[in-house]
Amino acid sequence: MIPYTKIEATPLNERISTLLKDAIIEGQFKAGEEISLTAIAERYGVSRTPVREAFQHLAKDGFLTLRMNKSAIVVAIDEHFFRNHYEIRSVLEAQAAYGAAASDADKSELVRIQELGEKTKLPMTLDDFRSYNMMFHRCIWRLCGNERLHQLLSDMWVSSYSSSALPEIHRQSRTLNSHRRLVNDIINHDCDAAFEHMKRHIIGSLNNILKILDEGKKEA
Amino acid sequence: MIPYTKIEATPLNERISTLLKDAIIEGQFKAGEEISLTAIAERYGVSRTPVREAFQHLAKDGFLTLRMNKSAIVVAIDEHFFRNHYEIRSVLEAQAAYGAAASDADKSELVRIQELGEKTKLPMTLDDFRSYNMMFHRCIWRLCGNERLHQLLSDMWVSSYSSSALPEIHRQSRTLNSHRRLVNDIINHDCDAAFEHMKRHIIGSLNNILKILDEGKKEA
DNA sequence: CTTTTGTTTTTTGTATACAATATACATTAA
DNA sequence: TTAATGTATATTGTATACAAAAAACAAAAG
Repeated sequence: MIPYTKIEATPLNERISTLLKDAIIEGQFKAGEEISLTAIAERYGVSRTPVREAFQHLAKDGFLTLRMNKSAIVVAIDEHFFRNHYEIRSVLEAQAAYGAAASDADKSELVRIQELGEKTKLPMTLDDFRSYNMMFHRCIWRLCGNERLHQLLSDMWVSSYSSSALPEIHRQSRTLNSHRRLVNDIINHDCDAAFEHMKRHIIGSLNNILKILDEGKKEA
Repeated sequence: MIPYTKIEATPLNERISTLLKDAIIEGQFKAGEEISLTAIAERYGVSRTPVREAFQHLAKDGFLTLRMNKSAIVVAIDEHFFRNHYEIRSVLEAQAAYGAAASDADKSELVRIQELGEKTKLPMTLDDFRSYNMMFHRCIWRLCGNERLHQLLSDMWVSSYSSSALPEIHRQSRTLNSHRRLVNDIINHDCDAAFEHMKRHIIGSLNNILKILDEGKKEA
């Protein structure tokens, strides 16, 4: 049998979702700006149907507000947004870490990912760091044994912002330390420690983002 | 000016969502059963478009699994489902309670709702209990100040199962006690207590459901 | 009989058409 | 002028039409 790689055509609604979500996070829309189905459909050269579906996904993920018979409103990606977003993410990630620590599944991949991060010379490139960070968290989501929790955290992940805010070297090493401690908690089945450490870790990310947001404000 | 009540036509996708969600929770579909867009559309006498939207909502809420170019699969509403569902709900509700306790908003409505529950003679009718219970939790969601958290918890609420499992009088009084304690925590700004108490409260609900599921299994 | 290949049927993904609601503008009355 | 009403226009909600993929089935080759 000849090996093959599955050619998967991602459905249009997903592709539009991703594009729009990134655009919103990157601030390509003004806060509170109204966007219409038809406008977006024309912009991306597709029909309104998949765009409408994408709108509903984005609304469920908290990036748009839908109004009956009216155009959608783009949520403001500001301090308030990040506070709410990370408040939720902190407890969900914490619970995932708890579940991973409680699980008897094979945890060698988590160790492997961490080793990969440890042996990379600092400062990593932005792409490398993003990739490592994402792999680390995703591995914990898998290990937690709660597929729904995995799905929720996946939907909450905002690739563009989450780590573009981590340029400095000591921040990267702080993350590595934090992750190292989590690996220990999870391997030693210390659920409560994993929960607390992960919660603090995520709140740390929030504080970092808030700091950067604040600096951005002072410049302007 | 003559007072009026807004006539709001709920969009079809929402109505279909609710109907299907209830049907799934009530076990009207077999676990793992395949359901097709066209079948459901015909069954409810609507076109495929709103049904398709409803499917995507239900998939995001964890009640269906969608496969590209194939029919959807109904998730099994079993012990595994409830464990995962309540694991998530417990931390989210706990965080909401935390936020409500931290908030400086007016909390008189929560007190009012609790008084309403306290003064009703036990055992309440199922409808009364459901209504009180829902009002109580919803009020905390509002008070927590995190609209996104509010939305997530709303989507997770499964009206049919959550309280149909509460027929006995001492269970109702246990819930009332639990709620009374939460009201105190929240009014006294005791965030950590509110978090822990709410977490335990929700896990209590889970255990109750698991017990009932177990009894049902023995009968069969 | 089993496996493979080709054809038909069904079902989904996307585009378009139509109906209902909301917005913008113009017209009229005060 | 200002407020109110009517009409035109645009946008959304829903239904239908068409294209592509999957499933079911039949026929042919081994």
